Amino acid sequence: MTTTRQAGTARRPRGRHGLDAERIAATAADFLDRHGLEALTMRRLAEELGVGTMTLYGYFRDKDELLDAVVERHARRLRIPAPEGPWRERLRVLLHGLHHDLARHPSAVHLRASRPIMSPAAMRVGEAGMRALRDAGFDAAEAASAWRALFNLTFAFAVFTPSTLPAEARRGARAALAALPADEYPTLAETAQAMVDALGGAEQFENGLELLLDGLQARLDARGAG
Amino acid sequence: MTTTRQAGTARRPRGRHGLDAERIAATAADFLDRHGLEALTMRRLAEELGVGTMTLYGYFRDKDELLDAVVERHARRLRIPAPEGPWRERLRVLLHGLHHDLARHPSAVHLRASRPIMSPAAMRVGEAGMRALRDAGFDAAEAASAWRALFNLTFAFAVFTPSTLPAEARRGARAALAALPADEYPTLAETAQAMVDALGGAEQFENGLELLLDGLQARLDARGAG
DNA sequence: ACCTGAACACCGTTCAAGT
DNA sequence: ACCTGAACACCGTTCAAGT
Repeated sequence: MTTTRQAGTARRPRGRHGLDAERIAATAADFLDRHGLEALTMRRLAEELGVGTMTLYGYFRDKDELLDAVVERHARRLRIPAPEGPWRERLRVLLHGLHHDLARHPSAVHLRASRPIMSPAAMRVGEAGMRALRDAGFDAAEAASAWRALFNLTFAFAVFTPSTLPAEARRGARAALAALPADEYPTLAETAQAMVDALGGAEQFENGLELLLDGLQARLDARGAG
Repeated sequence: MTTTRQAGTARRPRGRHGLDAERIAATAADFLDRHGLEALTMRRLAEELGVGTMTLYGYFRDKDELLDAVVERHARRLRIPAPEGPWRERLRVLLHGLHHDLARHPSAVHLRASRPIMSPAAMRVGEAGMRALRDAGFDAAEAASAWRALFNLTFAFAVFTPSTLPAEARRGARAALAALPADEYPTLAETAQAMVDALGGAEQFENGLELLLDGLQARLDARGAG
């Protein structure tokens, strides 16, 4: 293609089959939710759309650009709640919403682990989070650092501590803990049930987030006292 | 070194070329550190070892099992510091060590994002962390939940907030922030420099961890007061 | 007991051609 | 302007054979 476009941006013709970069990205996103990252190939996606494989390359330079579009689409669809109430409540609502969304699209989270995303759409959640932190009284550097921690924690729970843990994973964890020699792992032997319980569930994220918010509150309190 | 192995564990013959599951895993780990996850193929790894591709299948059932062995090797090599000082200092040292190790092997972190690891070697860090939390006064459920948060935060910083951020990434982030319309993103416009600064650096993890530890301390304080 | 090349069923992508 | 099959350079892995 000789006509150059903004890097990474997909062209948007409307094709013979009613095809369209957005429709391709939507189908890919749906496919990822249903079958996971490893299952998504250009050939299978084309088949899903009822077109030839190479048709996709009329809309995206390569697979990477298509995956970028899927991630960008998720960012664009994330609803940012209107800022209401005190800073802590605003962060709570904002990050619970983000976590809920990430938890429903694990493949997209894995994609984002290897491709930082800095589009305007992706920045909306950052704008809202930073606003709440600034209003709480943190300066720019403190707020930016706190936001990194809040954001990272939310992603990590989406990746490592799924809201709905498969019963089989829970069973496996129980077995693995039971197999540990109790003399070398006395604490885990004693807390095995609690460890298994903490392996998944939405309340785990909730609890982690509250800890972080408590830490932020403590900073504000210390400042007021000092 | 354990003698009994559970299902899915590699056989350990010593081959003609001085080959050995451990040596293959070590070479794979090194290859990952140098070239990244996408570059590692069975063919290239075999070539690196100076053997035929199919030789690897004498030591591992498939590529997945080989990758499991790489992750397991990293877990085994992690040094757990001896418990010294108050609970907070113990968690600090333990998790800084973990973070430092993860940050040096980003490919292994990405691997762990898709394969939960519950081997005895991997549990050593959990045992140490849970011991510190129990000693601090948390009950089993509180400690397990706090450990999830601490562990997740540490992994997330290793994935999303690299200790040494490439200058190019920083430049890209600066440009992306500068391109945002200031009327829609007033807070990010005002804090752009701080946002860029917070994108990487070991002090970011440090700060996030301290926030979480502050949150835990606040819980203990509240209990003492109540 | 250990190692291996050939072959198979896949990939992503280039190219030249079809409408 | 849009779409596509054939072909190429890769994959992981099965199989049958080599030492």
